[in-house]
Amino acid sequence: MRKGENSEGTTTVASGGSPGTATNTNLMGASNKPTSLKKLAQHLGLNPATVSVVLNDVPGRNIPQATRDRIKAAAKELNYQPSLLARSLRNRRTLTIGILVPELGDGYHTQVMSGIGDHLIDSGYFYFTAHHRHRKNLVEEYGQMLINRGAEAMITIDTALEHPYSIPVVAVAGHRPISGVTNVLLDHRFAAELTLSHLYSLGHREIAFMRGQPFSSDSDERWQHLVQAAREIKIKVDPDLTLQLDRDTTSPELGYPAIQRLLSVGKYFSALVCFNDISAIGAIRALQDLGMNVPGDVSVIGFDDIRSASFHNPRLTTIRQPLINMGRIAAQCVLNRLHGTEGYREQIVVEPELMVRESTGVVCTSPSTVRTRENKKSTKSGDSRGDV
Amino acid sequence: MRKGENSEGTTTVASGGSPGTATNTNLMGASNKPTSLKKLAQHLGLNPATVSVVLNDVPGRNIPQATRDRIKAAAKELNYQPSLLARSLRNRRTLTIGILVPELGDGYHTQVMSGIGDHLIDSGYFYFTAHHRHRKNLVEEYGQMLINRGAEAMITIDTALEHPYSIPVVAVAGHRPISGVTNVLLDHRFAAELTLSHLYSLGHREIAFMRGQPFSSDSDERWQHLVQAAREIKIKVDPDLTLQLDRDTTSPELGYPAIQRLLSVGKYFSALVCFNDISAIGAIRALQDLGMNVPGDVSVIGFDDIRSASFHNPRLTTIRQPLINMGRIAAQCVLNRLHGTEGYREQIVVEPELMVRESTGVVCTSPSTVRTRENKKSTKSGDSRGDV
DNA sequence: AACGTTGATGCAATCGTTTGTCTTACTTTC
DNA sequence: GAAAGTAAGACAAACGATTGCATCAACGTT
Repeated sequence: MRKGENSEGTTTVASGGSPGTATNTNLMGASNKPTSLKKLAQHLGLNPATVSVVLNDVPGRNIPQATRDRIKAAAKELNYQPSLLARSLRNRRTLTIGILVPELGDGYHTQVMSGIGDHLIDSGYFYFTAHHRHRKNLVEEYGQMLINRGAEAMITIDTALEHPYSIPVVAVAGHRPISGVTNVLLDHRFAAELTLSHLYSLGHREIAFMRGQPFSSDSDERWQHLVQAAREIKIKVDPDLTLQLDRDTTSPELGYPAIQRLLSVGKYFSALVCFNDISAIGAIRALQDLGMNVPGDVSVIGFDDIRSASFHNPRLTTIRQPLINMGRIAAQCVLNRLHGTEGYREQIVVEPELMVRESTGVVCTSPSTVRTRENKKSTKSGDSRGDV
Repeated sequence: MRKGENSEGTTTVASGGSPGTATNTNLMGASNKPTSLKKLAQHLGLNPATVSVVLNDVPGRNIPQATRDRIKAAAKELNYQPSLLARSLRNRRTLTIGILVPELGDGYHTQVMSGIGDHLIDSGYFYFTAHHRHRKNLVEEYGQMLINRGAEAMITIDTALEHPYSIPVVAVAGHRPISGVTNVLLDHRFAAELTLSHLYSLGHREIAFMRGQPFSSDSDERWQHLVQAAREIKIKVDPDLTLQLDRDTTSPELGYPAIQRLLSVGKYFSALVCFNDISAIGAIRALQDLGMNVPGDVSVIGFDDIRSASFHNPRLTTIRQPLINMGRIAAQCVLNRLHGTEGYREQIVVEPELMVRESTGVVCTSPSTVRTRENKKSTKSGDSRGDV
């Protein structure tokens, strides 16, 4: 609205005589340099310090209201915007958090990011993001970079940290105990119980398992607890029915070849526990492409409860991680530690929830009719998955 | 390693008498303050300037190799990390880009973000992200905030900008022409052609349409071109078969109630053009829940080609936006403008691609037998879910 | 022996703020 | 009328780096 007036103001003042060649090509009619405190003070015939004091409402200083008004008016008129860079340097506060994440643009991480971002921005903080693709050297490098850029604290998601840091760190789904790092993690024991008791109650005894990629920090933990829960509930974990994800992708592609491998073994199973929803979706697709019905022939259970899980076809039965909330908790924790509201906690555990939907069902009563080797062999050919 | 020595150093020097209570609780044994240039220089018995010159390999200065080595060794030993904050202040270069986005954690935006982030980080830049939930005041506020924090340029995604900015801006899917803003946008005319000619060639004539939410910057453009393409191809756009999305969500929920409304009208249609994949998934779900088969009874086409599109069931036929690439292009463009490699361009157009998958099929020949047009995907409606 | 050259650094200003301490002048108060 | 108090700001020193210029010694030159 006040743009016209504004630019008039700037042309009057900002005539520092600088050539500013590069900037000129970048923009059309905008002012070249933002008004600095010094220029503003000069314009007012006052000292920068005084102006700063007024603009920041520093208590305990007595400046007459008239001057205050005059300063504030001029600030508005010249559109003074303090350089947060300079302020940060001086105050040693950047109001910035660094976020370290393996990958952008993936369901699991972005949900957490969303929770973090919400909370942080609402609290007046900004954040730097960097993604390391699970490469150790990048974790190190970017972590350092975030600190150099003034991050007051760091939040990591699914990232393997190697050592303590000089700033508060909160790790979502990080499992190593590191001094100074608060781990926000899921109760994986409970998750495993939920998973298996659900399948057990539906009559499943022959269950195939999918292990996560070694570089994903949840993989191990989740697997250990599944094995343990299986033992307790007396379900056999058959190595032939255990497959290991390895590809570093966040596309459902992930689960697809795994299933092909699994079926090539030829052992019967009535249920499949997937590492996450993404791989579950890929697995279901693979099963269907091979002529099987989910959950008719095989029950499939996922993990995470990403957005599309409840709208997939069949709707995914899954173990829900409160992802957004975990992000929020992580952000809250980091801020609390920063403000001293809360001391350092080694970990914060959140509870999973079983979401029963359509991809799991009672085990088929007559196993022989459902799954035969012929079935598998015959359908295997002729599928057109070129577009995947 | 040299932590002990380091902290000795700090106690000696930084004994400003500050209580430092908050920091103490934050970390365990790490050094309190990072080594500054001054301390490093002092340690070496040199002037900070000299150290700086050596560490930055400033050309045209003659410092003997011996000193250079000594400095570099000390820097490594004391783990000197320059404060990018201070450097930025002095050099007026922050190597930081601001990103403005409506929402975190959504398929469409995150894909673009991913492309941007990749390119930016690879080029040595970092970025601030802020999300505004399509609220005008937040767009304004955060945009300003990004600049105040030293963003050298800005990339926006699906964000309605209101005025020119003092820094280079690249808008992905922004449609208003604003001076100084480069728009990266899809060829919506071609997209509309692809959409309708595909459906037309499958025999569809009665087509239902979904309009995007008014706050999404693509909505209008996409709609205009659909209407025009429909006119050219002689397909009627029936207001009764046109529905308007309004809810501000990125969940498939989006499309669900819309379909219910559409069906309540009771008019026949054989195909549905959705605003995007998310809403298409919701729509398919709604159709299926109401006993219809996709594509048997209704062909559904989406837009975007998000990750899960190709793994949905049925696999989504959709118009692909090269999202990651658009992000990459935006980042490249912003960097080019920053470096002066490339002048200001008003827009960059990218081409869509029709991805024919399973959610569209030939129109049913006899309307009364719609439901009988069962094909290979017969398992969907008649599965064993009822038993559970 | 005076002078330029070069080699090796030191100095100081600067980026834009903030903040503790001074100054100056003007009121009070006794 | 002098001591004391206070109002209204000015000053200057940071924060941590960069950079043009100054310095100072040693050395070679004529």
